[in-house]
Amino acid sequence: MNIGQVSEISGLPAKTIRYYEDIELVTPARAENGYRHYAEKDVHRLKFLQRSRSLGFTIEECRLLLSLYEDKQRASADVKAIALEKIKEIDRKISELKSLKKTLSALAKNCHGDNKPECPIINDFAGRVVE
Amino acid sequence: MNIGQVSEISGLPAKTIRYYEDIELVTPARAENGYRHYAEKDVHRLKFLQRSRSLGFTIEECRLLLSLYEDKQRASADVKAIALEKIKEIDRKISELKSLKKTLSALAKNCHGDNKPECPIINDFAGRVVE
DNA sequence: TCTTGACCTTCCAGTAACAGGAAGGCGTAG
DNA sequence: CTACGCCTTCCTGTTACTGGAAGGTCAAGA
Repeated sequence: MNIGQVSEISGLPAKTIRYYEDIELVTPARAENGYRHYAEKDVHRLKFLQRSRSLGFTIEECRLLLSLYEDKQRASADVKAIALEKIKEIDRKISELKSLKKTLSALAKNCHGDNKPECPIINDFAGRVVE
Repeated sequence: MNIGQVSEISGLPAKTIRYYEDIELVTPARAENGYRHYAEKDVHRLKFLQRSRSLGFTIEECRLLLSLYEDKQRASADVKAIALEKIKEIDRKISELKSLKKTLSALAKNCHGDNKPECPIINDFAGRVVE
């Protein structure tokens, strides 16, 4: 299969697929004319990458997951540990975003939002204490 | 003031302060020896940047906010609109993260996490239907 | 006076994960 | 023969810095 079809099937842009080759994640064979030729196994790897990336794993994490994917002896505990760590990371990000939201919401609530210049949001950014 | 003291006061690394000069956010005067010399106004701008960046605004948003900060005629509505938009953005990110977490948690829950190779997480990534 | 150490300067490279675009080869249908 | 779509490589740009090298400046101490 050529890159166009693989792109369709995997849901990854051709640009991304070429990039994955660059960083040695999926290295297809080459046809005589220089075109990339993807075997079934390559397509599986690309689909795997599409799914794992979409779930928030970094490229390096995906590289590790791919090696576990292809290691028929791996312990499921190893995979689960990575997933749980990622869940923790997601939780941290959510907390941080919630905290930001809380602060911004409080500021926005105090701001009249009219055509006058007085603005508690700007005041806060400027380090002025709200009186 | 030299960059070191300004760094202390603003809570921004010297590297970052130099970078902000590079992108023309805060352009201090220069002493005869070539050292950057920061006036009060510059320090205010840097503090403003520290605070607005820490609340999740991008550099370009901060640039806009700074111009509003220094425009004594601005309408508070303009500032509030930016804050509300940012809150929406944060909400979108939170939703996305929650969705990721949900998917990952479901996969992790189904995974025994033992020393056997069978792993529902890997199976999902590989596109295998769970039976 | 010399040296040491802290502080300052500029410049270059790297980060994450691609996306956009230019210039040009290949393949097939009309 | 040409047009068009698909393919190739290569270079640049994105975001917001961070790390590090090479070297100038300044004040204090021996």
